[in-house]
Amino acid sequence: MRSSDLIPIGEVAHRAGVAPSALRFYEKEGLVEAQRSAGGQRRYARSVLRRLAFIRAAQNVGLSLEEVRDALASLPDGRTPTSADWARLSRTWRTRLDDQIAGLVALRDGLTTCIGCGCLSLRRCQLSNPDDRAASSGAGARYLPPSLRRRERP
Amino acid sequence: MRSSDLIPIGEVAHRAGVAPSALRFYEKEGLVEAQRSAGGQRRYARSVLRRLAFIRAAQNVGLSLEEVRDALASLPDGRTPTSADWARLSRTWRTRLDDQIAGLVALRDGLTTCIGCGCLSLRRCQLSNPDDRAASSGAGARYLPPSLRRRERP
DNA sequence: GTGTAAGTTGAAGTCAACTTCATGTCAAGG
DNA sequence: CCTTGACATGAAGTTGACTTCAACTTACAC
Repeated sequence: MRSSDLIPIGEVAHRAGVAPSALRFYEKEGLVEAQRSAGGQRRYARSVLRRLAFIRAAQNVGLSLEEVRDALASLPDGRTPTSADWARLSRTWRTRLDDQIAGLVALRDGLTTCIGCGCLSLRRCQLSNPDDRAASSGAGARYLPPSLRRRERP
Repeated sequence: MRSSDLIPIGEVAHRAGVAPSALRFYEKEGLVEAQRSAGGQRRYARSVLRRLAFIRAAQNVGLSLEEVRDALASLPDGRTPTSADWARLSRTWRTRLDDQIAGLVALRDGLTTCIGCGCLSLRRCQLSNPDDRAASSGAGARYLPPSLRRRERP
């Protein structure tokens, strides 16, 4: 092989579609590893590309990096997922996606109802239902996610 | 009426399902207003409850507070929405929800495919598609939202 | 009149996932 | 050998939506 099989950070970044700074960050967070060149520069094995794709996929499903780390750690011997591992994780993610979709659909349908009835009071409005998050938890930004908000009053 | 019609922050917070600190924050951000008692404490008109419900609804649809502010400002004379205004905004939100749902469904279906083919390379995996966000934009937290991630390569 | 719950303010902290910056080192072509 | 571009590091900044804190002040029931 022409190129020695160990890829410098810039190329990995480019091929994986992430910034080099993100790669350093992931390393610090224990999500990926890298060897070093004689001079101390990062050199990645090709397998890191797959791992990065995995990370991205998980993020697309709405997982946090912490959850991704757990998922990766849950793999038998800490390697990149095998076909079976992938299938198992996929099943989990599918459930998650199903839930998220169901939540949004409920919201949308509630919206339709609202349009129909012109309900402005929103007291029992599907879109608004209060009394749940008063003591939600913690600070930080918060759009939909964890997991698409909108608790059903459990 | 027994209670003077002007509600203190604690009660508004409780009834709206948000923390008092959030109400102060919203005020600072120009999302809600309050009168003051002789001693300088906030006293809210009942209509603020509706406004807060509106804000919560918008957030559930995935709008940022800035967008909410714009939406509220876009109302004819800066009041709480009338039935017609509500309908108009609802239409916008519905579109947004439709998009979000479509995105998640695409993701889920891609997942199913992956389970079937056991595609570990993820090169063309629906869940992973790289080469889009390399130069995404800015810092800050980032789960799914704006608007459920996962650009389709426009 | 007094105790206490509830309210006030401005500044600073939090969380996630990175990015940006300053300062300095490495690698490779010419 | 030298220049240029990629890389390294640690600290600090960014974004959004709030929360927490310290130090007081009000409101109201008894």
